[in-house]
Amino acid sequence: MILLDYKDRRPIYEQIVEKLSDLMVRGVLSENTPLPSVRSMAADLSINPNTVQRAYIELERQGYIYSLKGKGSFVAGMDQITRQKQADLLAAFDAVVEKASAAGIAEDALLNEVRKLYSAGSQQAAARTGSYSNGGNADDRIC
Amino acid sequence: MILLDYKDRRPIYEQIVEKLSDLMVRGVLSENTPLPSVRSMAADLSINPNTVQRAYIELERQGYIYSLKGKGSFVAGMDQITRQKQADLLAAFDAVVEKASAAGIAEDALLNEVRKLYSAGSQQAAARTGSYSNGGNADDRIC
DNA sequence: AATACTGTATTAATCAGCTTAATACAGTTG
DNA sequence: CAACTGTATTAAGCTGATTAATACAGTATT
Repeated sequence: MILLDYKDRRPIYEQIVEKLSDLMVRGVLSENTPLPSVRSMAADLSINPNTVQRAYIELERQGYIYSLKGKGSFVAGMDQITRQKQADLLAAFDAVVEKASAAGIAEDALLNEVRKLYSAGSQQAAARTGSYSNGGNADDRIC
Repeated sequence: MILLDYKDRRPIYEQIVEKLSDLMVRGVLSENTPLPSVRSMAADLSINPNTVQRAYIELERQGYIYSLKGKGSFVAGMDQITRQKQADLLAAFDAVVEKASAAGIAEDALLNEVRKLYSAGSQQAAARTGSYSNGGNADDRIC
């Protein structure tokens, strides 16, 4: 389901949080979809179950999933997920823009950079449209 | 000269690198200005000289300062510094924009965010203009 | 020459956070 | 009952950051 990057300096549990939340926001994981169990994902990634659980605790704390004892962990509501992710990213965006401004980068340079990246990504995004979203049905595992 | 943030999860030496390079790019530290010695900055921040030295090594590796044995460490050329900092920030900017795009944030939202932040910062920037830049004279310490 | 600064290097110890390991308990499902 | 699930706990190990102590070499001042 996901791939760990051991060159990444961040802890494993943080990588899991980021990659899983990315899958949700991109529609690969839809609302109420069951995530792999703590133990099976640990086996898949060849890491300790405790590390996966730590990631799941964090995902639940941030509102990306909900867990039911004995049943499993599931993708939370897409509206909540989208709100959370966009808020996080907008905060990060603001921080970078502030620094860029302080470093003397012109407003137009950033504006054009945004336009360039969005036009570059639009073809792929258009080609992808419609391939996601199974309707929020929760009864089939992905992994 | 700078203040450490112990809530910051990044290592101290990285904070020093970022804060000093920020001072340079904002014009607070101008070309050829001598930095505090490894030992005095360590005393100021109540940390170990080795940690400061590690930051200085990194600053030199990235082109922000140059060090002369027996003499001290000095702010490098402003053109080099500006180039380095802006390249770093533009890379960080691109990364965030990519994620924002993938998370479904609209292009216009980012464009307006940039405009908002730049118009908000312009008054202060205007009020500040001219108070910096002592001409690159290297013969007076700042701290 | 002596003193007091500078940067630089090295080695060892300590500390904190992340990860692993082993085990246990509780709830769900078939 | 058996085999799953999430959850909790305790101890050990590992790694990177930091500290500590010391040393050497170059510069500047007196």
